[in-house]
Amino acid sequence: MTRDSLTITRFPPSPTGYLHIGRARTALFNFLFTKHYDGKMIFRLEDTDKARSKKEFEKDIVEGLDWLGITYDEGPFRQSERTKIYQTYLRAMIEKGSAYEAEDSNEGEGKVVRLKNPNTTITFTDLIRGDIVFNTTELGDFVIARNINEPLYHLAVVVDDFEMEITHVIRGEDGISNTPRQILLQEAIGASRPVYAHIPFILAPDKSKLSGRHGAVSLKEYREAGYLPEALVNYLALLGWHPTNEREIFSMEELIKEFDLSRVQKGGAVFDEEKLKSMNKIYIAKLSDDDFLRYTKKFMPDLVRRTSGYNDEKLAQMTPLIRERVHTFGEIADMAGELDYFFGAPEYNAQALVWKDDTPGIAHKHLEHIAKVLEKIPENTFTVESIKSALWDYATREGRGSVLWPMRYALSGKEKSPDPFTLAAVLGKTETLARLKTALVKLS
RNA sequence: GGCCCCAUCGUCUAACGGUUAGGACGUGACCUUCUCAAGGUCAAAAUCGGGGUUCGAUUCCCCGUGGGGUCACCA
Repeated sequence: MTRDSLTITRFPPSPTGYLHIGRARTALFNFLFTKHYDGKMIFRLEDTDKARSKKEFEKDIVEGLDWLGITYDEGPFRQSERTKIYQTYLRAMIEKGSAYEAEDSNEGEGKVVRLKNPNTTITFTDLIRGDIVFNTTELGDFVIARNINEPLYHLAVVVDDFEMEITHVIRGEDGISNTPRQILLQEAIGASRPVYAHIPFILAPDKSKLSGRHGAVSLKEYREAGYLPEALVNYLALLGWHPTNEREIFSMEELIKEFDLSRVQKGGAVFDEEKLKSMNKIYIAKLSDDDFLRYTKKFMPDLVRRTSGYNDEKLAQMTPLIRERVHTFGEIADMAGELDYFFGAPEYNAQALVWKDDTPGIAHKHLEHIAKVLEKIPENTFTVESIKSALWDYATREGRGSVLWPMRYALSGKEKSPDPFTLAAVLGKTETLARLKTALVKLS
């Protein structure tokens, strides 16, 4: 693509449903391709079906693109506001004899407009699949408008693509079968033919078409589940496309630089939420502490409420523990129960404090020692490092499990938790000693 | 059913006719401060079947099989 031939693409959803994963990826591929060639992308709403088109869906699509960071250079245009343009073309076609009105409207009023099919064989080149040949005879004189005032999909698309000087049509593979019809229309109105690229579908785990019964399909659901837009963009880009090397983590800018339609896969790709999650985790790890804290507060209002007794410093100490344990922010909400020990002394059975084959007496002895040692650490240096160095040699000498398990259990009341030094530091000296004391009482 | 598209580990994919068929997710094992998480190391795991072409096919061609799309006065 040279500079003198500006690349112009379009993203033309019909506002008849929420923006779903598949359409979002189509938008992304269009965007990446367009920006790669320094072209422009047009956003067009195909709302000629008045009965099914809704403002609510339009809003969702706009918000979804914005969230992902996909921008467009022109639009949104609405086909419902362009009927005059279609009428002009329709009249011209009828005048020229390449279309005609027919009396067989099944909705009573008016006459439908049909294309006069020249019954030719059409060959078009698909950037991803190569040459595709169709015999258009079987298409017949298909209907292109409900009446002279109401164009149907194919006509509107062809006229718009022509008027908007679209150079590349990048769409889902269901568009393949539509292409010969649209080419016939292009030839009838004297429009030039854009370059086509049909990208494969995103499939459900059972290889069937991705739909609501397979779980989340709308972009909005992923946003609400606590996925980061950068992760979704990265994952979606790799679903059906792959760079020349084995790298997998890309920012939008890097994707634009690398993206190439010739490296788009031909076969459908199964949407794997596990892989998305692992990618999201990578992006969560990249977040700054402040951003992470912000997301945590947003997705875990409950935590914020319960930490009212804590200062931000304590909350900041807890966030790394949360960060390394979640793949999405939605999971943070599920973690609330696991973090109970941060908000109040745990309930547990004394026997649980005892490590493996130890006796309660041994556990008591260790806890007593731990309490004595921690007592000596000043409040203002009660950190993970100082706690650990004060106890480490003792634990190693006496057996780490034998010492650390009772300590950790006394502080958390759970079989699984972060390490005891971290727990102690987050809880603070006073609370830590109180819990150790409670454990000692239980054991005696 | 007609027409069209597609086919490498479970999944996403790499390999412009010659590789021990590579990577990632997931899975399993082991290591790393008791548990968990994180991290590290290792392992198992694929060219749909059959014919060609070729010295040599994942790669090119044909047939079959399987999957998908489309055949609206929806988009």
